Amino acid sequence: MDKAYSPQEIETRWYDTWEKNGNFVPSGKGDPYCIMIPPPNVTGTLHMGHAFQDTIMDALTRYHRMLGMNTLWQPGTDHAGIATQMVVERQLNAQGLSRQDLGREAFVDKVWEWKEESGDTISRQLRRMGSSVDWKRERFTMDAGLSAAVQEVFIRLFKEGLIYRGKRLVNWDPVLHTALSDLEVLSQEEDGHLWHLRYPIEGSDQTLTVATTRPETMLGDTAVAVHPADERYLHLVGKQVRLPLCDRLIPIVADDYVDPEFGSGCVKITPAHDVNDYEIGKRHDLEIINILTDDAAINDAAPAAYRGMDRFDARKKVVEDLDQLGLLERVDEHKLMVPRGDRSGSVVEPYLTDQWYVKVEPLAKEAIAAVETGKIRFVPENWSKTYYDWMHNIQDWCISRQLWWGHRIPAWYDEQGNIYVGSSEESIRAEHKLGGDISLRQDEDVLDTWFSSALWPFSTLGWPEQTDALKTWYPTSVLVTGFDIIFFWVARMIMMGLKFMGDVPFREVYIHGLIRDQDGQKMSKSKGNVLDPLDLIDGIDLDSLVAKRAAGLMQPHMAPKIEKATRRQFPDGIPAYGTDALRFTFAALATTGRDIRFDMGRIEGYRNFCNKLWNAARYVLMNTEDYDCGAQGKIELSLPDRWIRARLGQTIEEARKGFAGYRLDLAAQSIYEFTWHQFCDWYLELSKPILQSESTTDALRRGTRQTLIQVLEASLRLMHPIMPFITEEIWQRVAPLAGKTGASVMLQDYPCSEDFPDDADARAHMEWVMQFVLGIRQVRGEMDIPPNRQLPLLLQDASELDRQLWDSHGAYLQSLARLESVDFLEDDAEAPASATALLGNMKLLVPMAGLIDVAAERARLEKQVQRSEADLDKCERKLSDKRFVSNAPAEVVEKERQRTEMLRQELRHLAERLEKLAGISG
RNA sequence: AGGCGCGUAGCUCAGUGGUAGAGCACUACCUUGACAUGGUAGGGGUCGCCAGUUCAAUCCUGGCCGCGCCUACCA
Repeated sequence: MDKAYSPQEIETRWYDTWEKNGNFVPSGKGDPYCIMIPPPNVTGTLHMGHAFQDTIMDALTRYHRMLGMNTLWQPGTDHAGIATQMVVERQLNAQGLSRQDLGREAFVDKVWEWKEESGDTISRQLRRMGSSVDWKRERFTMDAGLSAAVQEVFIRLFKEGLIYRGKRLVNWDPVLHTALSDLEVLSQEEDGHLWHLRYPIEGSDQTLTVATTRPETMLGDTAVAVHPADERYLHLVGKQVRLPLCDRLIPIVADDYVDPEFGSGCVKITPAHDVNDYEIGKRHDLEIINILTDDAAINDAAPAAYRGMDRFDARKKVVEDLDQLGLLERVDEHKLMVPRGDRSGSVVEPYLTDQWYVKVEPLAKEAIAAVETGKIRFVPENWSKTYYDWMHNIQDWCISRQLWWGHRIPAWYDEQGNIYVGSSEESIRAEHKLGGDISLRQDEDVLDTWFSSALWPFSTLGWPEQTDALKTWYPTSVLVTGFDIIFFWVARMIMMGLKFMGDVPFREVYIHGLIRDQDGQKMSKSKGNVLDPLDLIDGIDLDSLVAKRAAGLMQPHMAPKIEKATRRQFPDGIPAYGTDALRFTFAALATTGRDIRFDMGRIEGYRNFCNKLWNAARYVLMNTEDYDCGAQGKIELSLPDRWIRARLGQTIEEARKGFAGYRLDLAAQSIYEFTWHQFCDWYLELSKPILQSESTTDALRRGTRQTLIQVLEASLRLMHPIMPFITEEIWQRVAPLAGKTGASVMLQDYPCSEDFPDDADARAHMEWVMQFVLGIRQVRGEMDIPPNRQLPLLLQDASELDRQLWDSHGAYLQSLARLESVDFLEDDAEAPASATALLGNMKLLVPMAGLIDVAAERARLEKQVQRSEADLDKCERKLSDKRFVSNAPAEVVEKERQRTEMLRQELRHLAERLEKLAGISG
């Protein structure tokens, strides 16, 4: 093995081998386990959120595969309607073309081209992350099978009356010219104004004052509303006002909706351009006057003066004109929530159009019950509350989009406007016996992207065909996703799954946090703080990183600022950390909290961990290859052998518990702690004297060699789900020595704690050994005695057990603590001036002659006295409290007593040593 | 407005009704035959604040402060 760990070389090699060997394909044996990848945008690229999510899914997949389950991780991509169409449109715009110039068919062809061109970026990146998905089953939401599923679902829902076409207010994006679902609209608080307008009361010289944040909509007002109990206005209800600028008479109505406390207590009602007003309009049978075009310009329903003006220009003009007429009472500064399209960023207008809707309430009912009855479990549990809140208030889902890229709605109209829904024009003609004389035209719209995503858990498995895959893996095991798409996706999959499969689409939903930058900022292109997971894996030099972050900014003036921040944070660019280090970092950060700050310090630490593992393996191989590891002769296990095996068993338990409870962070932590601080720091060091000393028996040597190789081999399996590449690379060398055969570690069994049972004696005795060594090291460290300086050591007040332990384990202790000589002193013998460490009652005395600074030793002991006294004080206070003694459990009290005794003894010893020192210096 | 989450070492985060932890950063010493991407030792925290429950609270309860997020039709 090379001296240094170099991830690139390893990682590129193994993935191809795995894929070629079909290692990602479900085994066909064991209980089914299945994860559906949340399909990324087909033309997108992998960002940190994906990389994080993919790490979790791959770790779970590999873990369950190693448990012997019939494991499928289903890959695929989403056509991402609006997003993809926008990208291609922008490309066209750059050539001075619009999609209308091309026409629908040519444009859609163009999008397919773009999809082919860029569509495998994501899969390449997934491969680089080590994702063990079954590529043979890769699906795309617009491929033939999934499109058929979409059509089938649409038709069935329509026939059941759960899909209908309706004219109502939708969220209209005037830039994209399409309707949006409520979820695709993001409301943000923005600074605006509240205009107070006066409307003259007909038959009176009085006016009514109404307040509005969108004065231009007054052109479409068809009433003014007041609260029915508002005495100020009660006498006016039933009368009319003369709408300024339009010169129309509109009624004054009373409606509970009005809050008499707000503004003037009078509300102008524009049923065509406000959802509340729309409802009021329905209640009072008001006229609905739409004053906007598709572009949100003023249309011909408005007075001529405003026609053709953009809505914001019209706003200015309306206000000016009202002011001129003396009808503008005042203008207040006002913060308001402005709804914007999540893709275009333009202000969305409530707009009256014909759209297709899914009637969700009946579907939602079942979906709520599925979570309430525990058929689906959210992890962490509290997300179910978010889910309920939304599901209980769910509105019908607008599924039609005025786009070209997507699943065309399978509905046809005849000239009378009758609607026919079916899989094709032919089938409709046949079904409804429509002759050739009747012309049909298909609905121009496509379906919301999330409509097809909602079918993902069964459409990818072949539905509506009753395939084996469907029978095997539906319901899937777990959905791994971010909280941001609980409503968009999770809830809708649950509804559709229950409806069409008669069962939940997944048994658990693991909701993970969002990856943020080191300052807690959301990573975004415009902030220039994006990290590309591949740059963390393969590294990137500073100039390339700066160029990447500054490229294609919406606001180019931010570039210098971004460059400066980037140069400050990464003065040397980003080194290549490798996939395993990145994955381990994600695993370690995968805590239950909501967001995750990505800390470069962590990935560096875990890269070092990989290097540590690499070198530990080198050491193990160096000492096992070409040696007898127990195959030929008798073996005997030393104390460290027994101890490390027991510790491994514990670690296996912890890792399994971590995976089972979606606590990859705890699994990673246990693995890290074990590998570095038990296996490397202690066990490998202890193995050296055993293997090197001439006095060890061959049986012991064989025992240690066998333990080295077996523990390493099992550890590799233990961490493989998180770090697939490095473990595979090492395992290939290690496995044969451990008596394991197999083509890949990924197809091995996950380690069992039964193979490494607990050994309480070994743990207790090792504790003694470790405390012994730590005591000496502490003296050495605090006295600044160089590590290579061999120390003489005297032992006093040793118990029978101490002597026994020394006899058995002294040899490697001597080496580990770097002792030159060790001698027992009689309990009553006069010890020379020494630095002292305590091990229970036994004193470890390092004679001071020429070694130790008396003042330093005194300072060291005094520090210990201080600590122990503080502890003792706490203990004594507790024990002297009668309530504690009588109320606390007996074992807690007893423990406290023992601790007190121990501390007292320690303090006596320390005092003794200090006295001795006083004798010397005095 | 409602809901949720967070506040623990300088930073990023675990954790527990009974002795507060890790990584990074910091200090000192050390290139010892796996590893300087390393080793050894060390410093550093009234666990956001205030009450309550308890023999005992960083942990449970309530309130407050600060931060973040989600949902919502106040013109």
